[in-house]
Amino acid sequence: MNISQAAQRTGLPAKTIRYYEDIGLVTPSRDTNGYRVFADQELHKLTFLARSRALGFSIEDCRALLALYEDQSRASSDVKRIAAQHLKEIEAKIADLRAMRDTLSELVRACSGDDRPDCPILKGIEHAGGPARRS
Amino acid sequence: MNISQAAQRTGLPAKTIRYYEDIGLVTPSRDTNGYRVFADQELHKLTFLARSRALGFSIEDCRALLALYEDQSRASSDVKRIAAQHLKEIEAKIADLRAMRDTLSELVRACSGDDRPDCPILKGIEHAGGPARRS
DNA sequence: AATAAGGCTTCCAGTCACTGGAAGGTCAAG
DNA sequence: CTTGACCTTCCAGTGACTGGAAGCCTTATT
Repeated sequence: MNISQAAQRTGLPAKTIRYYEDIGLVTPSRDTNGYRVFADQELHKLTFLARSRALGFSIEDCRALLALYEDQSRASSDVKRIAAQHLKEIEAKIADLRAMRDTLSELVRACSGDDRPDCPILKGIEHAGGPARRS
Repeated sequence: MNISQAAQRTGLPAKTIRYYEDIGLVTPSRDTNGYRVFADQELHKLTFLARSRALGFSIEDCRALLALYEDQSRASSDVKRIAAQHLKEIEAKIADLRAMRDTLSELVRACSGDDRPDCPILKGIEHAGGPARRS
């Protein structure tokens, strides 16, 4: 199977698949003409990668998960640790975004959005509490 | 006022302030020794930038908002359009993250996290629905 | 046999918003 | 007069791709 088929099957752009090979996540064999050939195992890996990426795992997390996926003697605790940590980060991001949304939606609500220069949004940004600190 | 004072006042790292000058968001004057000098107006701008960045606006949005902020004859509708669009994107991100969280927390919950290799998280990634499509 | 279209290859550059670090000038205190 | 804390510029790296150029390979049509 060529790269464009693999791309279609996995939902990953061909460019991304080449990139994954570059950074050592997959190692497709090569045809005599130099074309990449994707067999079942590599296709499985790509699918696994596509799905873990869709769950928001970083590439390095994906690399670790893939290694555990392929290691029949893994401990599920190793997997769980990675996933639980990632879950924590997602929760934190959601909380950050919700705070932004709450502030922003209030400002947008208060703004008349007409031709006049008076704007509660700009005032809100100008007069917001002290410098926000990112975790 | 030197850059480190400006950094302290605005909560922005000095590196970031230099970067903001680089890309033309602020234009501090210079002392005879070449040091940047931040007067009130530039400090106001930096504060405005820090706060709009904290609300998640992109640098280019910040640039536009800053221009409107300084334009006494602006129309509040211009501001509102930018903010409403950004709000929409934040809502979308929240929805994406919540979907990830829901899936992930279920997988984490189901995983015993012990020494055995059996792992519902890996199985969940392996057997998840078709390739996720990002908007 | 020539050609055109499409797929494949590699490699380089750009994205976004910084961040780290090196090399070196400036300043205030002891 | 030296030490240490500032400040300067410039270059490179981050994460995870993405776009594009230049060129080889394959297939179909003329």
